[in-house]
Amino acid sequence: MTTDKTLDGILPGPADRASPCAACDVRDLSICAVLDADELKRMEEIVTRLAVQPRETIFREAEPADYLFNVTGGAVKVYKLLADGRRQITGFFFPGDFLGLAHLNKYAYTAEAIEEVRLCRFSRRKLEKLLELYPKLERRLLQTASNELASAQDQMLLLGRKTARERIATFLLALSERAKRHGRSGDQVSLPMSRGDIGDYLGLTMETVSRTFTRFKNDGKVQFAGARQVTLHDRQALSRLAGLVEDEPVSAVAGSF
Amino acid sequence: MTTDKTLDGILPGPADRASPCAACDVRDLSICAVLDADELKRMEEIVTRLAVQPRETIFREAEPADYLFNVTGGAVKVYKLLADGRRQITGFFFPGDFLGLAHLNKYAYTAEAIEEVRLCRFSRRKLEKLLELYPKLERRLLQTASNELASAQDQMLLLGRKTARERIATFLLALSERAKRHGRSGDQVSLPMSRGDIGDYLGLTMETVSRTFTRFKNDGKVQFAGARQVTLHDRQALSRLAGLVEDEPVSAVAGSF
DNA sequence: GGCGAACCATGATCTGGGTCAAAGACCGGC
DNA sequence: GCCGGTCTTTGACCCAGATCATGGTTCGCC
Repeated sequence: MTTDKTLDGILPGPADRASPCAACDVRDLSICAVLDADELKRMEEIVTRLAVQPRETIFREAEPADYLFNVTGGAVKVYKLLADGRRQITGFFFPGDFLGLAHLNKYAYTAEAIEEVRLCRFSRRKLEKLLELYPKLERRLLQTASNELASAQDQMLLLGRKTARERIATFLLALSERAKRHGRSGDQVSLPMSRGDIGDYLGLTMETVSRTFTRFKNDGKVQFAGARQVTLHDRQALSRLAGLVEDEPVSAVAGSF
Repeated sequence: MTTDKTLDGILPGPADRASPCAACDVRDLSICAVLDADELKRMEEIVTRLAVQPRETIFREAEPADYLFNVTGGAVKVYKLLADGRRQITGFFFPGDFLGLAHLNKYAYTAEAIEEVRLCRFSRRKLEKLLELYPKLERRLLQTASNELASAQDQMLLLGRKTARERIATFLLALSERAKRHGRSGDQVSLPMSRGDIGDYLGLTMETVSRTFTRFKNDGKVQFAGARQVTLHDRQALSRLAGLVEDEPVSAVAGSF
């Protein structure tokens, strides 16, 4: 399921002496941000670092949820299936995101690597112990869950009531906001996922996704460099389409329960 | 916004000497279930009991989220709006449910009473103090958020990928499961919300909801006693339609992060 | 640098559910 | 117990986006 081989010097094996957490470049975005140096060390003792190849499964829906993950590199899609194969992607996870919130100790969805993915893996049992020790970690987890809940609700509005064009505009802006939060420009957005994945996320077919992109291109709203690199040229128009109150972030990171 | 008048003897005012919490008939279903008698008393000190009339707003999207609520009676709908009035109901809340999880200290949605509703209201500030005192309360809140998240994901699957008939079947079964959890039979389900509300919850129009009910009636799957009381006659057929693995609960209450 | 396998774009056609319109059913108030 | 308003049902028609079909593009691999 996962390969544990060394990965370009950043992944030296299950445990490392040089405190990779301290040097982690997504720490400030992750749940680890609330921990001080000592606490980080305790965290490090229970973590395993993994690499997962594209199209490999990280965990499957309904499996016992024994592990939790922090994404440190690459992109992950998580989805639910119907019996006949219809698929709904409920989220994309990127570096800094926390993965594995569960229900009745079963994973609620399948998680699969899109690109090569790097992960910090925690045993649920051990992490729970740490939660008792560090209430602020639990607080942070509640915050994470609340944020996820808020964006799930935004997504319900999108899936239940928005048109195809509005969905695509919302999607592009959300990716752009994320890029901004990660210190990138926000006008250049990369789409690591396929048209089919975007469709399965937005409740559309890949044909409709493709046609809508073409239309945005013809309208001068966006420009493509290859299928997976977009430049947003008319943010205003996209924001208006997305139904936002001007340039407000689509889903910021902060807040509480 | 709310009336605070006495309500059939169960609502004797903001504070009561006879420990209404101890006698609360939805306590075991609510976040209060994790508290012992002493702790319940501390909780009681910070609670205000309210009654809200049908069609009245409890709070509005984007307002400062100063309060949290426990529903003790009646039914609440929560929704988000688009600029042109399109509406997505993201959930219905019933006795025992916890209301007011927020994001960036703003409510993420508007909450409105469907029937006459009774609420326990907590100031966020005071409840946060209590959370520090009782970590198990915080744990319970995380559990609540995780459960909400899991059903939000189920709802995304529904909104993104299910047909109208599948949506309605899923909805009826979810209400039925809830009735069971509250000790009722599960074959008799009452629908306190209008056809329009059901549509706004399932991403359909009220006409489609109505037609689909009629079809289920003609197929012998259900029977109506008035527009708002249904009997489920063919659970099996409904479950198959909903895409469930036979008679499994649609969304149980338990589990953790 | 040619070949195969995904992935992507685009055209033609179809359809589930939306929209518009008009009766019923129900209920609370006087 | 009748009246007015709201909610629900049903019918006729329409359309956004699905489905089906085809060809183009990209890119890794031998």
